[in-house]
Amino acid sequence: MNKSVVNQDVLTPPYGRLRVAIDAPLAASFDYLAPPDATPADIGLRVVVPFGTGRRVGLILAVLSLDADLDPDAPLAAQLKVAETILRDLPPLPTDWVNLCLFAASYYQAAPGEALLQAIPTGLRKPDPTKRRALKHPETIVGRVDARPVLTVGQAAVVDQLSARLEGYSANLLFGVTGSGKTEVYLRLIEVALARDQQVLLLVPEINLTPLLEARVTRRFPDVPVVSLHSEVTEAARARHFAAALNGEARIVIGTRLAVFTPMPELGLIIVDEEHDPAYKQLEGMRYHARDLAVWRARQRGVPIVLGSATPSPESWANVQSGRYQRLDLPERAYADAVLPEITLLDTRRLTLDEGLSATLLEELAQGLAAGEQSLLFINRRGYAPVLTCTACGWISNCRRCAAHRVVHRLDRTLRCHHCGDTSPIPRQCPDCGNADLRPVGRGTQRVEEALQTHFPQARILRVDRDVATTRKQWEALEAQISSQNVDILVGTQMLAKGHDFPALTRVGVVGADAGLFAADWRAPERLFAQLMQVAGRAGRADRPGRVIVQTEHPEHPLYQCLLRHDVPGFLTLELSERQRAGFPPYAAQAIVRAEAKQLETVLAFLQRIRSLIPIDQHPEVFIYDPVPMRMVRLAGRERAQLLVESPSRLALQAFLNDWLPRISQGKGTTRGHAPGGVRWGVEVDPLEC
DNA sequence: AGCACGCCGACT
DNA sequence: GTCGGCGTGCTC
Repeated sequence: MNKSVVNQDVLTPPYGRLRVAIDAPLAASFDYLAPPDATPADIGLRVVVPFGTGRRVGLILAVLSLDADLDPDAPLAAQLKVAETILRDLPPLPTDWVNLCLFAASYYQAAPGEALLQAIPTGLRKPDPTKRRALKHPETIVGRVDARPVLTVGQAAVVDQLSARLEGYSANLLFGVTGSGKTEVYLRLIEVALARDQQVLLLVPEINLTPLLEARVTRRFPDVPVVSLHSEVTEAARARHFAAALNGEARIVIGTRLAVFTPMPELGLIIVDEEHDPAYKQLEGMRYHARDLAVWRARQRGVPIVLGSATPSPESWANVQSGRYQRLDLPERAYADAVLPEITLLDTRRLTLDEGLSATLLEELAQGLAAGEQSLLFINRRGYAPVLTCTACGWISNCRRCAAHRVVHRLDRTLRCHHCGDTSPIPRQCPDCGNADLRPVGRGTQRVEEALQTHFPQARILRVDRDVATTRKQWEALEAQISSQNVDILVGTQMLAKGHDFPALTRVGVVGADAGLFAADWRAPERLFAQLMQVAGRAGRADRPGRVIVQTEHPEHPLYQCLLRHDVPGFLTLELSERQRAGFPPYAAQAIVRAEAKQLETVLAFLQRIRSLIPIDQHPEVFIYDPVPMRMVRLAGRERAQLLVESPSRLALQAFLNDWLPRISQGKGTTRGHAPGGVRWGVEVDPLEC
């Protein structure tokens, strides 16, 4: 029996012992002597406790009588420190919330305390009362009110089906092309849930998308308290919003992946928008997947979940095929007379290109200019050129600290590593041979922007990538500029694929997408397909037909053929059959141990050693691969390698990890840490990259 | 993970 | 002669 499980037994006084979860990658819990005001009703409250040399805010998992504790491993009463203060500014965190965090901890191999406390905003985790956030009411947004639009036939059918399923758990994949009006379906379902006095959790993949959705939700439900939770909400506001969700004041919570951990006692509906988006995967600390946890949470709470996407993840598609999810289609675009954009694959193998641009694409852009319509050129590579080389000796602009090239940035005349950030001025001559003729090879957004400016000197060209839109404010300013139609041609990365609709946009060009077809990462095609579908869907909204030109040297590739026909199911079927053949997820469960140190040999030796820590015949269903260097071996001066573990059974993989990982950390309960030779290591369950 | 203790190099 | 490097050990 896991001793961190919440004990709800009614106990007889005195309640001498508090079992407390602490934010440390250590034991499941720590015991303290209870202050006199403790009662069994305090389970789920925060408590200030002395810990090591300092003080921490922990979470009360159980209130036990001092010596009635039957746990033989429990520390003796004499060894216990006294808990300082039980914090009563918030209601107790509910059992289902605690269980969600504990499930996440066990599934993703984190310490229970780590999972529980990371789910509480830092503003509510300060031991010092003056630094703790005073809780006020969340701010309410007042604005104009949106009327409900008339639903299309498709929307109405889907809303009807889903409305009938709002009682009890159901997992629903809402599959609808860009512009089919998924958001309106969400709003109708929210309306039904609100009418039933239920709270609604709405997850979005990116911060960029929250203000847009928040505005739409508050305009539709002007009297309903809505709060947002994501990393750009200030510490104080996050504490307020968390508290408002917990005490039931907030009825709708909109947020990014971290919001999946919002306590919501009256939760009645979960919506995950753009469910395929890899941004739902947390890549630091406990590496959870918010969509997967949301599904678990919905089942635990017995409430429906709606996963929306125009390009569902193969994982979710497989869940539809196995009957675990119900599929609902929104086939048509919301505007009756709008049609799907016409996609052309332009074979560039025999063409002479000008800075990567074909005459056909340039002509298309010229037509757009003449018609006074907006065009978008998608190139998923920022900077001027991905590499600088010496024409005489072959020197290339490698990063000193990473196994990667440094990228030429024209505007500030620098070479920049996109992985570690290392930046220095572009050398005037070759550092090796002194030759002055250095050549930028390949193209990024800056170079394409420059080329277009030369071609169309009269055009208003705007580049949108992470270099010009670093903050959300900058991005919003750019969006406003685009929407005001002061821009003729947009050049940009995947940033442009999301956010506001650009109504004047009728033409989309795609350049340099082929790289995603044959990448070593087997998930690259699915990401590319989703991006291309999304960016193609930007063309021709409202009543203007859109035109999309994809420049490629592989027009026959199945991915492009599916794109051409807007055949998402076809693509997913292909992708899944390949995964099944190769034994990849979702037909296998994976976990990965990654390690890094100054020397690659040290890392590989460490991985080889931990690989032998467990007799493989004890886990016949689990396969452990050989340690291999990571695709990008060196990052910021450290050499990295990894060990992949795979099993056809999730359960078998979990059992294996529970047996294996404690051996690595010598029973200390840590699933990441330090090893001799300066090795740092950590585990990831269900990695998105391996 | 923090944080303290603990023994070996280049600085006020 | 000290500030500080990070190795290792502990947290109820």
